Amino acid sequence: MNILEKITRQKADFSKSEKKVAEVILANPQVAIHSSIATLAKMSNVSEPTVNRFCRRLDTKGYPDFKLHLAQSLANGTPYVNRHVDEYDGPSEYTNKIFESTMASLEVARQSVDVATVNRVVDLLTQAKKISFFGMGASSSVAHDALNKFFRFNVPVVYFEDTLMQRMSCMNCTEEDVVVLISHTGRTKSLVEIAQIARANDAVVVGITSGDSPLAKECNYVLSLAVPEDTDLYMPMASRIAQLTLIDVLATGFTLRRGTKFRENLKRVKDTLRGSRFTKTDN
Amino acid sequence: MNILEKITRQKADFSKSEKKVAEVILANPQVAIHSSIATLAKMSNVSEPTVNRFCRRLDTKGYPDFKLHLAQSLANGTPYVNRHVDEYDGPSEYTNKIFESTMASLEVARQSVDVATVNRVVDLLTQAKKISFFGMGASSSVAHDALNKFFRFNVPVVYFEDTLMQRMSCMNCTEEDVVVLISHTGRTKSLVEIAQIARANDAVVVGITSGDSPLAKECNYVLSLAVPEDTDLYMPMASRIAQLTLIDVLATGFTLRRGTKFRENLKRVKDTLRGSRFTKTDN
DNA sequence: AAAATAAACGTAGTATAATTACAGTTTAAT
DNA sequence: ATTAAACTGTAATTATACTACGTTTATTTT
Repeated sequence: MNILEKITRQKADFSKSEKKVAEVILANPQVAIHSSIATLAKMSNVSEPTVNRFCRRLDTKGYPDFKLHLAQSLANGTPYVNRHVDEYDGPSEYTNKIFESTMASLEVARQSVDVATVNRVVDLLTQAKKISFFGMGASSSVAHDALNKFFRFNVPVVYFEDTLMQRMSCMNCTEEDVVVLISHTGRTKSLVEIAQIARANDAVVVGITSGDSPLAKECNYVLSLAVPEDTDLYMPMASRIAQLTLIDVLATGFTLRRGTKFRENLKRVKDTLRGSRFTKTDN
Repeated sequence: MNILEKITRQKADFSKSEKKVAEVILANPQVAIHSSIATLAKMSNVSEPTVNRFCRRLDTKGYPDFKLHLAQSLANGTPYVNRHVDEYDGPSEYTNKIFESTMASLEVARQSVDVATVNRVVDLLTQAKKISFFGMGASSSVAHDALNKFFRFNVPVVYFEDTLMQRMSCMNCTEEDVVVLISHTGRTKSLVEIAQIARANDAVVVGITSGDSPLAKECNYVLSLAVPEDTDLYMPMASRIAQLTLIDVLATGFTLRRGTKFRENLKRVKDTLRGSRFTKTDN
């Protein structure tokens, strides 16, 4: 795929003049993509057709097509890979690495989401009398965020950080309630217990967690995200970001399902917030 | 940098014919890079010069240069463009759209982060006697998350959801304290007041907010993220995700700066968590 | 509401760039 | 040493992109 690699690899097979062209391109590819075939020929001390033949040898249609391939290779090949932060990274390195690996994780998560389950869960949420969001530790802020989102929808939504409050809340559940439990590993003991309590009280339990975990086993529905665990010490938990995005997906599905009248209501909530804000003009 | 993103963002400024060109390109960018200006013009039902003008409007030298930029954007794995959810999207459409636009926003955010400021803020955080994270509404869960992260570092870190508690906490600040305020718009009145109180008490105030906002004006340091406001009703606030990622960046910078001894300590905290979890084998 | 002005758009011509055909030159093999 | 094959460059051809200018359409002003 990467044409620069291809050039280096095929270099031996090139003719004398073609090698000159290869040298020039490898030496300064950034210049090459902005040059015409004439200037590149001059730079390499060869004729224009030679450059053209050089391009064809690399299985491209011609010079413009070659430039396209080259440009793509220069666009840092695969930017969204999970590059790990290491001890000697400066601010600009670790900033980019973290953003990039977060994006990489999101891409993995996107591909692993089971849309059918998403749809089913949205269904359940729209019909629920009460919705609870619980998570421990790092996942508690995700649950917190879910509260914020769903609260705007004017539905009874519950969130507790405290385990005991969570337990008590679940004990009062009915079959019309939905409990969403968030845990990356799915091995947090207290959360597994919460799932059991909720199910004992006939609530529908949805887990945003790993597919083959103790928590998953206790859930009616599992939304699993194939985000790898953070093995690296420096690496942030990208799973939270994926979880949050999934919450966004659920909230969006919820809005869409509720229909027009509901959306007008949502707009009113947004407008109400204006009062607590500075307007654009008075800054 | 990403030209596809640029097109979607500038679309409003385009003329009628230029919009046609934009549509065609966004609909099928892979075809566009392999077309001549003539064929692209025909596909868009406009004249060749219009395509040319379209390219110039995007700050490229002309059509070939535009194609180069486009090719580079497409090379970045997948073209993550902020496609908006609409009323008739099914579960698989809105799921993908949300994941993709979240990634697109992260990419925009990544490019807009001022690394020098990040570095400076990390500096301040490592030297702080007390770190506070405050945010209102949707941003409060981001602050909550920051608490979780920094709490593991065994530094005095504070987080309140309640405005009054936030105020009181800021009144007790000293010049050795850092207050991090999170707000997408930077127009939340109460948070601007918090900034004023904190500064009045000599604390260092860091804003994770929009660059030209009332809040930004009250901060000593501003980490601004160029994530566009959510104009669309269905669209989630991608800004939160970007803010969270930025928190990750700060936390990582913090860890790196603190050095080896500190990292050993962090590992101990992680190990301690094991006790509250099911092990991999007993599921 | 009409006239004036500016912006947008397309046609035709021009310039530039890329490709092809061909011929001279080198290289390698018999 | 001769011949064939591959290599390379010149010149012509074709494709592609760009510019200048005039017409149409929209916008503003009176």
